Amino acid sequence: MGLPSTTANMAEESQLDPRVVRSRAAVIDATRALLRESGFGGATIDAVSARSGVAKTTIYRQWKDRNELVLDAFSFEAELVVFPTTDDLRADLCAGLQRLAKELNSSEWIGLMPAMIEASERDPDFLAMSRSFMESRRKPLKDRIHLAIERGELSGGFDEETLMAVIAGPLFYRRLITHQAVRRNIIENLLDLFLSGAAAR
Amino acid sequence: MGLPSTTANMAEESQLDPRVVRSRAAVIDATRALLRESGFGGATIDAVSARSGVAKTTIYRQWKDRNELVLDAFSFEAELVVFPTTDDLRADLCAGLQRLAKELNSSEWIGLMPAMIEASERDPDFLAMSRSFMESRRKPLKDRIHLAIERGELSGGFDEETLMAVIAGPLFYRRLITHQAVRRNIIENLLDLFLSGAAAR
DNA sequence: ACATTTCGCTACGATTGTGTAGCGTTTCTT
DNA sequence: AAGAAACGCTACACAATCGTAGCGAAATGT
Repeated sequence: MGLPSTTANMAEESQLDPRVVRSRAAVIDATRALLRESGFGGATIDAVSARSGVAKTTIYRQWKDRNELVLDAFSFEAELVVFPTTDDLRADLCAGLQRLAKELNSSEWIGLMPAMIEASERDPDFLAMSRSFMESRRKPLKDRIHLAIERGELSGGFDEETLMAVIAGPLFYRRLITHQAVRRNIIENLLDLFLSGAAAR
Repeated sequence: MGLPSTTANMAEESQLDPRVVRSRAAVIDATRALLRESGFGGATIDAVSARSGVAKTTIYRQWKDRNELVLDAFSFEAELVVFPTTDDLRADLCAGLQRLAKELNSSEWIGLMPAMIEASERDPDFLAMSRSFMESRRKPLKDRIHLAIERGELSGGFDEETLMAVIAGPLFYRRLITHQAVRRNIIENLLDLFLSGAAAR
C-alpha cells in the first residue's frame, strides 16, 4: 500500500507516540475497507473496531465521532504522479487516461467514491472534502490541458473545465453510472473523438 | 408530480383496494424524499413511517423489509419522452442534452442517484435495479445515436456505447463527481468538441 | 529503572432501528 | 346493510450502535 494512512505527513507522524501512529493507521485502513465494501452505513465504529483490532475506546480517544473518522478516511493524499508531458498531446493523454482507467478498475480510492458521492450530497463537510479530494486528483490532467492550450495544441475557445469533463467524464460515467468496464479501446476512441470529432466528412 | 409512484401501472393499480394504492404512494414518496435528503442510511422504516403518516405495521404488510421498499422506491418508470429527431443531428442532441441538464440540476430521479450508486456498489439486487433504471433512461439518446449511425450522420467505427459515454458522461461527471453546475454553454461546447474535435488545425 | 502515556477490556445507559402481534376502528366491496 | 379488508395504534422482544467510565496491562520516552 503506497498510500499514507492519514492526512498527517511523515514529519508530523514521527513526533507522535508510535502506538498512536499504529492504531491510527489500522483504524483508517479498516474504515476505508468497510466504506468500500459496505458503504457509509457499514462504517460503524463498532465494525471498524472489530475489523481493525483496535478497541472502540481507543478510536474515540482520537476521533470525536464517526463523521470525523470517515472524513479522515476519505482524505488521503493523491499519489504524486507526474502526468506524462511530451510533444505529443494525444500520446500524453492516452498514457494518463490508461492509468486513470487502471485506477478506476481497481484501486484504493475509486472504491471510496460511491460512499463519498452519497455523503457529499447531503453534508457540506463531506462536500468540501470531496472537492479537495477530486481537485488534487484532477490536477495533473488539468495542468497538462492548461499546457496544451498555452502551446496551441488545442483549438482555442474551450474552457479548461469543459475539456476536463469531456475527457475524464466518460470514464467515470462508465465506471459509476452504467457499471461498464473501462477498456483500452474506449480510451483510444475517446481520444479520436476528442481530437478529431465524430461528424461525418 | 408526473411520476408514477410505483412500478405498477394504472391497470394494475385500478384493480387494487384504493386504500392500498394510497398508502403505497405515500410510502414510496416519503422513501424517495428521505433517500434524496439523507441517503440510503436515512431511509429507515421508522423515518418513512413518520414522514408518510403511514403506520409502520402497514408498511411491513406490503414490503418484506427495508431493502424491498428501497428497491421499489428506486424503480420508477422513465417518463415517456421522445428524443427530438429531425434532420439536424446537432440540434437534436442539443435539445436532448438541454433536457438532461435540466433534469440533472433539479429533478426527482437525479436526487436518488447518489444513494443508488452507493447501493449498487455492494448489493447485486441494487446493481440490477440500477442498470435497468439507467437503461430505460438512456434509451432515447441511444436510439437517436443508432439512427445517426444508420443515416451516416456520424463517421463510422465508433461503438454506440462509447458515443453514449462521450456525450452523456461529461454531464453526469459535473453533476455527481465535481459538483459543478451543468450550464447551457457547456453543452454547446461539448457538442462542438464531439462533432468537430479539439485538435488545433 | 521509572514515570507517563496509550492501550485493551469490560461494563454501562441511552438511543435507534427491526420486525411481529394483537385489537379496535375505518374504509371498501358487493 | 353486512362482511371483508386494510388501517392506525400500542406494545413488545431483540439487535445494533453510540459514546462514556474505570481499571489494569503494555508500550514508550527519559
